[in-house]
Amino acid sequence: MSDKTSFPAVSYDTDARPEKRKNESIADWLGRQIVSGTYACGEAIPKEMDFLAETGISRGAYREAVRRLVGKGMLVTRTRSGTRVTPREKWSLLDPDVVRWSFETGKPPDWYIRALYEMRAMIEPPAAAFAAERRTEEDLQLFRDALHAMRYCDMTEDSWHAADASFHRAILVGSHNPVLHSLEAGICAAVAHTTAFRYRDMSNPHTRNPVDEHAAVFERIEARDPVGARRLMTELVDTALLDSRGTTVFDLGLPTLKG
Amino acid sequence: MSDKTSFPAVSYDTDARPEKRKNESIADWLGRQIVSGTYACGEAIPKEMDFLAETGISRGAYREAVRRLVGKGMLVTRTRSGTRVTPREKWSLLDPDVVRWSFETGKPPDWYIRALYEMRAMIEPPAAAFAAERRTEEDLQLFRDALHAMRYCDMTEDSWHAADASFHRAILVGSHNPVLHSLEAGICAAVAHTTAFRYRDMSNPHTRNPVDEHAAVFERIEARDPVGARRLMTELVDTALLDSRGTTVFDLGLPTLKG
DNA sequence: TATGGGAATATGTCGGACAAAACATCATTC
DNA sequence: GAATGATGTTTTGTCCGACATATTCCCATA
Repeated sequence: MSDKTSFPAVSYDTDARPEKRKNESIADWLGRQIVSGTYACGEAIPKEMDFLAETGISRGAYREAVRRLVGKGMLVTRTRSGTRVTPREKWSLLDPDVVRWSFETGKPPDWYIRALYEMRAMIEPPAAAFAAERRTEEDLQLFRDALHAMRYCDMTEDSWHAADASFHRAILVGSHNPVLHSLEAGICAAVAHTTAFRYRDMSNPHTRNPVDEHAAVFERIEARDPVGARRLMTELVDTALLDSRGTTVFDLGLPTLKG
Repeated sequence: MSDKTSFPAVSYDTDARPEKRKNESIADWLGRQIVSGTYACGEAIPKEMDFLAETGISRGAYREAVRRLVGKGMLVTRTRSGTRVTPREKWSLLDPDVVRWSFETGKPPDWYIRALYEMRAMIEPPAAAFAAERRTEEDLQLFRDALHAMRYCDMTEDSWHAADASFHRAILVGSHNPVLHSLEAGICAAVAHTTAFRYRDMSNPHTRNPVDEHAAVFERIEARDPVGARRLMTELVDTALLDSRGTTVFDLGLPTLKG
């Protein structure tokens, strides 16, 4: 285990959020280790005793962290056999934490980015259609606030990305489908990270503020036009996918699911 | 807490799966309590000490169970404040465990069933289209096995429902989108439970073996026809939704997301 | 070779103690 | 009287050490 990045033994609390509980910090660190491939899928991670010896963490805190990841389908524990990393197709790949860990530990694999785009293309257009049918006045205000921020912020600012995420969040919330709403955090994390990745090169001709396309979707939702909202939302996601294809290599064949 | 259904103190291991670990059993029991509304969203669940006193469980096992549910977004813990049930929109409503708990603890609310159908209608048709483009020979065999079992099993048998679930699983696996694949367990749980609910009345004229419609989808996938596969899959899900509308009350207005 | 039983080992459970954080209360101060 | 700050209480968070349980390994035996 010495060749792996070991959990910061003493000064782990110098992170961005020192207020986090220890078991949460460990879960974060462990999750990042796993998604970044430090431990191969199907293989065992170091046994508890080794972990505690290296990190100085107590067994209870470590075990609670492991339980978090077990709940996300990333780990399985068996008496005597040890704790193993689950094959990737068992992971909750739309879980907000998993998305965040994947994008915060370097560029995630192309098959993952592509799969997330495909999910957006499946989910966001019909969600916009539902929103057009069911949106309330409060929902509309969420859209207006997000669009206003998108229009008057520079795309290089974090606030612009936050506004973009808020717009897509408003779509899912406005759909008034609770299951869709529950995917909000994961989808928005995917939107935010894939968009940031897409717009990292500001000299690219595709890099322009897409606020008008967003406003067009909103206008159809406000007009209670499900068909129009779905069509414009489809164009929005397709444009994003095409732009991304222009700046990265997606033609790697089918994604490998074998772990 | 005495008025709530308390965790079986001593004979909890007489359940279906005595081989389960205690912390898993507790998580199952706690999850069922929460989805069945024993503890209102936003309100605190009994504090650890009370729990341990009533059940005889050790604190460590209980806390590990709580961590599982925290990972699914159903609970939040705060020092001194206690442990609270999260608002429903924060739950992972497509998590296999959440779906299972919801359907195994009595009939889930109509807004949940409807939302799951809407998710199926969003996800399964495009998944079928992807499967038509990307399916391998092994994928096709999964379809054939499932269809064969559906055709020659009686719809009252559990094996028929297992075959039905296998067919829908084959759609998601055959899509070769890892994120879709990761939703497999949750979607299939939704399919299985909503279908069992829909076919519970065998005297209903809608209650007939839909194997031919399934076979038609497979035929389009085998023929590498994404457009046809998507269209037939849409019809399949729409039929299921319409049949369900005929046997239950769905017109309850918009779902309430306020918890 | 097959098999049965015991040793080894990793996770699972238990109990108790103390730490830390958040809330409540009350006294102090302006 | 309102804002401020010290103090105590309560609940979750962390740590430690011991033992239980399940599974694998290994060897003796038939």
